[in-house]
Amino acid sequence: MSQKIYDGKAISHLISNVAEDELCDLAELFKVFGDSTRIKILYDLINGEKNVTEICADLEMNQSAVSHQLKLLKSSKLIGSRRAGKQIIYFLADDHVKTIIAMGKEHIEE
Amino acid sequence: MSQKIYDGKAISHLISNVAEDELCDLAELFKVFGDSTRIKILYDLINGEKNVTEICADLEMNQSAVSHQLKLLKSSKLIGSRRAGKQIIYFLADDHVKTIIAMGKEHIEE
DNA sequence: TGAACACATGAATATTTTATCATATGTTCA
DNA sequence: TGAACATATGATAAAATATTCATGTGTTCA
Repeated sequence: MSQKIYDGKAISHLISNVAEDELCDLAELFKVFGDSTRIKILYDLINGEKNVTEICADLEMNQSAVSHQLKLLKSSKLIGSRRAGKQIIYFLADDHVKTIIAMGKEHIEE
Repeated sequence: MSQKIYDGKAISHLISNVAEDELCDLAELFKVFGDSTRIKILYDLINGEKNVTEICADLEMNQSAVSHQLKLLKSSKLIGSRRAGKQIIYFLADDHVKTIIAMGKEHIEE
């Protein structure tokens, strides 16, 4: 909103409104990764696409809970899906997911 | 727990218990980035260390809320602190924070 | 067509998380 | 020492989120 005078130069406020929106989007993105069910799903899909039943089996979780999280992951554009007969096949939307997870693992293992 | 036989090879369950713990740790890490207040603090500190009052001013948030989040960030080892007289100065613990944020930004801007 | 299967979804509940309020702790300096 | 300042913290209230349950929708196949 206002500006600060610092070292003789007018600099915009560190977190201007535009940056603030960007940071909120970032938080939204990380929030998606910040749930163990969702990250397990993402990790599960690294090995290739799977249908809902397979994912439920891998996570040992009930179908409804998994479907709800799949929906959230899809609306976040992290996964995509296609129908194959009775089944819906889910897959990672792009390589960013792998990169971000790898990044996090690296941090943890430091 | 059990193993699956796939393509003639015994492979451990995709999400074995050990991997499961690792994934939960990962979720914990991302959860920290997944809050707008915390990510604003982290972003604020990219420009250099700051005391609590400065951070509060930058975020336009009350001191108690900020302190609570600082505590969480510190317990997650993402920031460190030192005392300087009456003030406590906070700073990013390492470069991973910058990298992870950059990573996320890249994904968003795709 | 209708039964069986695979998945989605709305509502309710349970759980977790965040901000606020009041107050406590630690430091400086007159 | 004690007042003023900077920060931390416990408790509580408020908000957001996840899971469960019941049920709905879409597809296959006999």
